[in-house]
Amino acid sequence: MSAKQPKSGNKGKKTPEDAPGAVWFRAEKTSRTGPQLSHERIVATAVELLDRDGVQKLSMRRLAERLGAHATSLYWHVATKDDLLDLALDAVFAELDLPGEHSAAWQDDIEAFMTGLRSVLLRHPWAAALAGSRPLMGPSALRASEFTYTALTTGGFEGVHLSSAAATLTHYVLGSASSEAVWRERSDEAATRSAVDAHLRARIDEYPTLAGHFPLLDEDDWDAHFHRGMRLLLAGLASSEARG
Amino acid sequence: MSAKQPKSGNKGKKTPEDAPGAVWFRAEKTSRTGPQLSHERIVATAVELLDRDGVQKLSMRRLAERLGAHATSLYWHVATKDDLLDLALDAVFAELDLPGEHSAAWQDDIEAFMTGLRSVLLRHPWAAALAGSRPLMGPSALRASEFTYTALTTGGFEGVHLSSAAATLTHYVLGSASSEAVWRERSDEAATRSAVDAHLRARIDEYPTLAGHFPLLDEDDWDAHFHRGMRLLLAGLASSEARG
DNA sequence: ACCTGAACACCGTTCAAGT
DNA sequence: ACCTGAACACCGTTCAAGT
Repeated sequence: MSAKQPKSGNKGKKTPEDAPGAVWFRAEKTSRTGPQLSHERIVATAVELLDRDGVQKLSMRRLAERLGAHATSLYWHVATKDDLLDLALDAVFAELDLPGEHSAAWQDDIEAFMTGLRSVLLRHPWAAALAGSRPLMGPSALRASEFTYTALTTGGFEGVHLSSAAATLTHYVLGSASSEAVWRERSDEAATRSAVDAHLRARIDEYPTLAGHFPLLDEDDWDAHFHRGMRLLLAGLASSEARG
Repeated sequence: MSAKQPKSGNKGKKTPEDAPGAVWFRAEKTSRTGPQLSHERIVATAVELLDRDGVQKLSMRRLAERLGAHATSLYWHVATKDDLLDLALDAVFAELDLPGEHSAAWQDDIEAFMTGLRSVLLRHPWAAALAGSRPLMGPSALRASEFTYTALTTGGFEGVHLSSAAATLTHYVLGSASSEAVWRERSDEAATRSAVDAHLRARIDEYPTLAGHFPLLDEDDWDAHFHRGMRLLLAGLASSEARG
């Protein structure tokens, strides 16, 4: 059905470009529907669509349409949709701006990593949940890991304690960013929150401690919430026990 | 096409139950293809399928087939597939076995929560990633939160520090379980790991610290890895700074 | 009250064919 | 080398109709 009404195609239309002599005025080889497909353009557009509509709405067909191409053409450039998601995710990590040189206090580097990663993840609300569900092995993710490993090494972490500390920090950033993103994505955060709050208060026998403590009724608290968790982690890192 | 070859249906087949007089031997009103649908049976079967085939493979049609019903029938019991996933997830949290009474040392309760949650999540490898990507507001998840909030209150946490500490612990368990599950799901974990290791070593200029520290080449290290992160968090909780 | 059947508007991916 | 077109085997969900 939808194939019968060409939306962005150009077959069958008589355009000035078809007129005799038009060869001379036509652009050389480049496709008429925009720039050619390329690995980079596909990934960049995927990120754009993911930002706008979320991960559930991204399809190869919608992506292709936006690129002025057919869905099947994408498969010349990327193997699967899953690969594309990995590429889009690493593109987000590529936005992470880490200090060029390591600072005197290694804790400052850890803070820079954590707050920096959090803010790129919040710029792309689909990214944190995705990052939590697959290995992060892209070059930009590895670059970020390298930075963290170096800072922690300066802090005295070695061997297995090094990887455990790094993983713990990363899990915290991904987890808190994901949870923040998912709450903020719903337009009615405040309404949902007070509904949950009411629900808990109505069952105060079951949830005596939880009711009344349901977090973050104020929107601006997200930032402070993140920083409190980060301080807890930094305090944990400071403890010699963590180093073995 | 697929509708023309009845796979598990029973229309058109002559069975002994169709024979004259068979009325008397037939079960009363119950459907022929198994017990009737119910909220509980749908959720339990969904968990079963998720355990076996993962979240990507779960569809309303496959689930219905396994229940001996049609996909559309499920919609009388659950509103959407998304709701069903929330229900399945809370069913996993329901398996979490928490101490009946709180122990003398609140840290032991925190440990019990963390290790307990980790093990139910690893029993259902799809669960951790899902839990990280949506609010956990089911009754069993709330029960677990109540337990943690109570333990932390005993530990001296109050107000915003209480929710921040609780969230930090939860993010760690979900993140580490998710990452462990995703690595273990691939049949060739060892092979993948040494491929990554080789990749890093080949780029030792870019990743001087990371190369050679790529974690967990031994499978049994997952457990110790988790416990090291947990100790780091407990050390963080112990620091007075975390309480305000 | 509970379930079916048909239908709608989609999916990811393969592959021969075009340029 | 890069892209199209047709096709395959699926999806979630709605809704009128059956019992």
